[in-house]
Amino acid sequence: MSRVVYPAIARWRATDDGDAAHFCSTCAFSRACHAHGMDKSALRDLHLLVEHVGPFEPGQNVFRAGDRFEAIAAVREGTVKTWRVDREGREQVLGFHLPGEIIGLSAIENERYPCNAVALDLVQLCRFSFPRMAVLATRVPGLQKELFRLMSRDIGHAERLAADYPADARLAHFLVDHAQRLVRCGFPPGRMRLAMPRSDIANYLRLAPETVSRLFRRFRDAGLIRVHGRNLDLPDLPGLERLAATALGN
Amino acid sequence: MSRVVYPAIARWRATDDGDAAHFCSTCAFSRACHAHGMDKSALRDLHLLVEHVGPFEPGQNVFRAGDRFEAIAAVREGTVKTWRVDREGREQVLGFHLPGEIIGLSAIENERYPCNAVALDLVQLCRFSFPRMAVLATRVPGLQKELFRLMSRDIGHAERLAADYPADARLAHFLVDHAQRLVRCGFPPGRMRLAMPRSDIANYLRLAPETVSRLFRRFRDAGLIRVHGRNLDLPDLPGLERLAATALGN
DNA sequence: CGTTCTTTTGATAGCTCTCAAGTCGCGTGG
DNA sequence: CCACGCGACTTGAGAGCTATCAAAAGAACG
Repeated sequence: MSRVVYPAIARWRATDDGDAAHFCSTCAFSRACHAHGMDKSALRDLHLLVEHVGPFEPGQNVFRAGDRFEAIAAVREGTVKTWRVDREGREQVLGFHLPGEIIGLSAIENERYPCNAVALDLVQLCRFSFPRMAVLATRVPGLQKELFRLMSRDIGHAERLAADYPADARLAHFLVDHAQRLVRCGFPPGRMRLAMPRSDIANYLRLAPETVSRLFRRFRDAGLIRVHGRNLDLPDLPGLERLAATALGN
Repeated sequence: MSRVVYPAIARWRATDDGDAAHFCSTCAFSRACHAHGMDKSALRDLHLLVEHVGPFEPGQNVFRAGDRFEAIAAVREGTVKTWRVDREGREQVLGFHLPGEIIGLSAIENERYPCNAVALDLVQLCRFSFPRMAVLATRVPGLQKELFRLMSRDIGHAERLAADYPADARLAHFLVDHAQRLVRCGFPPGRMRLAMPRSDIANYLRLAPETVSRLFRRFRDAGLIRVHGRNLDLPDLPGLERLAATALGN
C-alpha cells in the first residue's frame, strides 16, 4: 500500500444547464449552498469562482509562507499539512487538513500566507479566489455567514490546541479527533491510515517524536490501538476518548 | 494607586448632524471606517448599531460560556480576560484584551460563547450586534473586509500561542507583546501595570505560577525588568525581545 | 540490495511542576 | 492609626514528565 487512494467523493450537479461545474458534498461550503438557499445566479457565480486544482504530489507545496494571498482552498482529496518556521528556523506544524476542510483563512490578515501548506499524499483542491468570494458574499448572506463561521471555528480550534495537557491526553485526543474527521469524509470508522510521519504528529502536539512512539506503544499495550506502521485500528474508541477527556478539554 | 485610570481616549465626530454617536479612534473598527471610505449612511448605520456598555467592575462577567451569542465587543477601556473551563474543571486563560481589541469572534461558530469574559479592572465596551453587523457588512465591503481581517488575525494569534517554547521565552514574549499593545493604546512605553494576577499570566502561558514568579526574579536579576508588584518597568526591551526571539517565533 | 528515512527503544538529563512554607501587600475593622 | 486577615506572591526542595542523545531495527525506494 504505497499510496493512499481516497474513495470517490459524492458530488451533486448544481444545475442542469450542462455546466460541468461540480461541488463536493463534503465541501465546507456545501453547507452554505444547501442550508441557506442560494439562488441560481449566486450558485452559478460560486461555480465560476471555484477552480479545481491538483493533483499535488506528496511533498509538493500548495502555497508557501510569504506568498501573496489570493485564494482559500477546500481540500477535495488527500491530506494537507500546514506549518510555519520561526526566526530560529524551527518548524511548527499548525494542522492537518482533510477533505472538506478549508485552508488559507489565516492569510487574510496580511494578504500573505503566514504558513506553508504541503501535500502529504495525493491532494486535490478547490480553489476560491478570495477577493471574488468576498464580493459574492456581499450578495449572498449565507455565504458570508459561512465564511464567518469557518473562521470562527478555526479560532476556537487553535485556542484549544494551545491548551496544556499531558502528552498521552494530547495524543489520544488527536487520534479520536482525526478518526472522527475521517469518518466525516466517508472513511470507515475504527481504522485509519495516517498520512503524516510520527515526527509531524509530535511537532503538532508539541512532543518529541520519541515520546509519540512510546505513547503508541503504551496505547497498544493497553489495547487502545493496533499499529501497523501508519495504519491504525482503534478498537477501543471509548477508552481513547476517556484518556483524551481525562485531560483534554472539549 | 488602587485603581488604574486609563487616559481619555481620543474620539472623532462621525457626522455633524448633532448625532451623539462617537467612535474611539483606537477601536478595531476605526480602520474600517476610515480607510475604506464608508459613506455617510453606512456610517450612521454603524452608529445605530454600536452600544456603549459598562462600566464593568473588576471581576464582573462580560459574558459567560454557553450564553447565546448576539454581539461582539470592542474593549474601550480596561482589560478583559477570556477563559474557558474544560470537562475536568480546569481553567484555560485564552487571552487578555486591551482597548481597541475585539472579543467574541470565536462565538460565531456555534452562536454561543465558548468562553467566559471577565473584567480585570474598570472596563467599558462598545457592543455591536453581530447579526446587524453582518447585514451591514453586506452593504459595506470595507466593514466585511475588516471583520474577515480581525478573525484571520485571531487565528494566527492563537496558532502562535500554541507553539512550543521554553518558559522564559514565552514570558519574555508576553511582556514585549503586552507592552507594545499598551503603547498602541496610548500608554507610555517602557512601563506598565499588569491588570492580571501572576496566576493568570502563568495559565495563559501554560506555566505554573511559581515558574512565572521565578522568571520575574531572573529577569529582574538580569536587568531586563524592574518589578513593583504588578507595576513593571522594561528598561531593556531589546534584551527581552532577544530572549523572546531566541525562542518565540514571530 | 544498498541507501535513506522513519520508527522504535534505552539511558540520561533537564525543565517545569508540585508541594510546602514563608513573605508581602492591601483592605478591613477595631 | 494600627492590627488583623486574606489573598497574592515568592522561595525552596524534591519529584516527574518529557526531551535529548544514541543506536539499532524496520520500511520505502530506486
